[in-house]
Amino acid sequence: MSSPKPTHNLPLVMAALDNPHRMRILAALRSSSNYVSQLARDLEISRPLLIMHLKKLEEAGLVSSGLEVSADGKAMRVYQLEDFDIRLTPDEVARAAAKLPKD
Amino acid sequence: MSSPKPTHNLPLVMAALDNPHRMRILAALRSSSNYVSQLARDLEISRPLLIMHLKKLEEAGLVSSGLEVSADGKAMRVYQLEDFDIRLTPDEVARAAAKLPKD
DNA sequence: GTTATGTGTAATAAATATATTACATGTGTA
DNA sequence: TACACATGTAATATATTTATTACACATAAC
Repeated sequence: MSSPKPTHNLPLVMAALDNPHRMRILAALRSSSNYVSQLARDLEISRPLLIMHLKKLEEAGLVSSGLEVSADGKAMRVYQLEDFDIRLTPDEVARAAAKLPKD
Repeated sequence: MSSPKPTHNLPLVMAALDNPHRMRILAALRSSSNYVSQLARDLEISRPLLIMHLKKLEEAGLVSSGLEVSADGKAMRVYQLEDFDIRLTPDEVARAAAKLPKD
């Protein structure tokens, strides 16, 4: 079966990718879907900051998350990469622009 | 001959597209390459603001510009759309992330 | 009980991006 | 000369985004 092609919201995707931390987060999530505290250590950024960035990535549909319970009983929020494939062309941008709020 | 595929700088492109005005500017430039003052009237934004946005689009390689002399002798800066086609995938993002300055 | 781990959020500070206003120049025409 | 229309920039104000700090709560292990 083909991967479902969720119709991405271009403005949200652009906003999400317009940041070096968030690009690195996506890169890190390719190999391992990790829980937040571990990711924060790997990327060497604070957990509240990481959470803020993950939220934007999730709102854009580029990652998803869920709660898991670890072996020792702790609730952990685990993020995983969505396998997106988005094409940027003048027409695609124009299509998105047409959907923008009038003013 | 095939269209030259300029290797776009992903961070610059993302920054450029992360703005509703700039998306509308690209949409407008599809049909007509216009000069700045005309574009400003069409899009109903101030000329200095438009210039700022066009600068970002040009730095990202999404538009280009040149000076032309109109029939009545005025110098006009005319912008035209670059025919970009950029693919956004986790791997492409990771590739760009790897090139980011260390810190 | 204290320590170490995880979760989550709120308040604030700092840095960037966006937008406006004002002014400068030059050309052609009435 | 004054007007209309083009270019360009600098200074400033406003808004948004990013980042930090300080909390709160829960579970397991010592």
